[in-house]
Amino acid sequence: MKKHLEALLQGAVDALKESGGIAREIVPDILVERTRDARHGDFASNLALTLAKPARCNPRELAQRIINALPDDAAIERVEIAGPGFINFFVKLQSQYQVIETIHEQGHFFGRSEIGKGLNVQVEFVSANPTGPLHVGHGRGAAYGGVVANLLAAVGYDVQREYYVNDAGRQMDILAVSIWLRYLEECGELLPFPGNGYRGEYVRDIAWELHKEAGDRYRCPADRVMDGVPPDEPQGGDKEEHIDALIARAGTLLGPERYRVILQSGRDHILADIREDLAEFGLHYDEWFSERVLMQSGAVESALAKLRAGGHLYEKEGALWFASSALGDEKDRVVRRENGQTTYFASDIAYHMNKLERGFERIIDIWGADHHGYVPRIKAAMQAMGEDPSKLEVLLVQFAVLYRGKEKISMSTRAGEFVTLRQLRNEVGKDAARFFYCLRRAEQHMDFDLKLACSQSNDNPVYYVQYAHARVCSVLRQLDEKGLERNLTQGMEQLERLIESHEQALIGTLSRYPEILERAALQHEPHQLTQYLRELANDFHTYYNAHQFLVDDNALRNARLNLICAVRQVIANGLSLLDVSAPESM
RNA sequence: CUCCCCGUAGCUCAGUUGGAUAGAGCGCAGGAUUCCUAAUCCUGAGGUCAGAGGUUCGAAUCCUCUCGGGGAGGCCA
Repeated sequence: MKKHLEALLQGAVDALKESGGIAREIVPDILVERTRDARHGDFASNLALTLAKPARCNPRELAQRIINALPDDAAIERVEIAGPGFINFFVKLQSQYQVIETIHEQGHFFGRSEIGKGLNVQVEFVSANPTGPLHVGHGRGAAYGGVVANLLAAVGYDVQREYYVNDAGRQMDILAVSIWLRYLEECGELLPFPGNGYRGEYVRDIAWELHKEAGDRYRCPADRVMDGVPPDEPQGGDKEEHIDALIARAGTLLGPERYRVILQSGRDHILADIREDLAEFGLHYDEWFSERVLMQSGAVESALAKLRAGGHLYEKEGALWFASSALGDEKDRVVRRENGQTTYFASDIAYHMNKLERGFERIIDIWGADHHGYVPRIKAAMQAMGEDPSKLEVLLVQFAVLYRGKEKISMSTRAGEFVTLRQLRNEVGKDAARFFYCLRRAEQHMDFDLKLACSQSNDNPVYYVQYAHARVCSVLRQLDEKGLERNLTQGMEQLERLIESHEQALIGTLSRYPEILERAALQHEPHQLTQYLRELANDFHTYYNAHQFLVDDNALRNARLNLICAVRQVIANGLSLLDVSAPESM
């Protein structure tokens, strides 16, 4: 309807240009939007206001001329000029009822579109290091990314969901050492645990299992482990030097083979846990992409070779630098350290090249907001490689600050004190957690009150929406119990019986759904969908309280049932995009 | 010091990409069920849209500055 009206206005403008009413050079930006106030009709355009200045004409007068040039249209009841020069459209009730039939016909597909034209898009999200379980901070990125991917798929993009596994690099070594040291404790060795190690309980669990399976195969005496290792921070040393020495010691005492087994087992354990966690949270990835596999394929080296060939690399102070500052970054970045190891950034360059080589026409990375400084350098790298940086879109998700009531909860992965995503799911349930995360814009800092979310009270808006769905189901059950018939065809024929203001409002809200979906998808804003669903549920609950659906009048009853079934369908469609269940009873 | 995000009702947040009298939930004060689920609904109080300028027919929205909160600025990831 919106686009239809825009086309009508375009026609009117063209006609005015023909007749010399306005100058031909003027190219107006024709925009029709829904009104906030029913008294302003159903749709409004500010065309006359924006056109007034270039056309050198009084806006109200111009509006009148535009209206005069508008062709007759079957869907339009009347057109008015209001305020400073708005053109308000009143749509005939008859054509508004149409949406109920459309929803019934299209069912699960109602609201979907093909705007994406099958464009290949990759959405990469969560991608937490496999060094520990996911915490509630990851939960937000997980819910957000999953819904963004669903939304894009719903409007016609060909979407691939990917998790990048950072399983190369020092963090994995720290994990391996942490496991090994806990394992040695299992064996009965007495040694201090490094301040910089992973102290979480899950490390002990992995160590315990390793000991159970392998016995003393990886055991070394404590004094040989600690011999000559520089002191840890509490003892006046440097915690980084301390743990690096322990990593080196583990390598020499265990040998590369046994060391690799421990590292691999830690990685596999934690990754399996993350996969299960995300699956239970409703997320299913198409690809789990390993950084280590990428490195072994030689992709990092060839990416560096390509940069070097383009003249973007130089040596300084023993390290290899990428001249990113010439391409919009704040400063140049190291890609190969003095010790010969490539940096995480080097892997990331290769990774993004790999994405493009796989044929994705658009790449969406969803990162924590603390990585925002990282965006210019990765775009610089793409440009240096001769790629179009605008193919990459980075969406930043702000952290959620956790509260339990008034008390702020601090989070530290190393200390293992964080609240895990799994704990959250167990306490509040998947549906509530997902809905809660998607209630706010991603760039918005979010206060996440666990006490509130855990309370399972009415405060949680997910129940409000789900209840509307369950209520429709309940009405249909009552229909059976009362032995009443439902005649779908009669209901469709009698839709003009829906004359109550509550019904009009509900129909209007239903017809907005496709627009909401499009906006939410293109702007990557799931909260528009959750916000809409609350409105729809509100309209429905209000209607429910004001009118009886199961009335004796067959025609009216069938018309109302068709309306509320349309509501149920749209709620189910919206919730399914959020990966939130739509229960038939509560 | 530089850059990014943010500042809207007591609290948590929306605000249709510059539109008409700024909204919702929670909380607070009242009220609604002989009737399809009261996990619901209705009414009310509550605002200098952080502040000051500017852009124009029109600003919570765009520009500049100030104040305040959070984050980033590693040969960590």
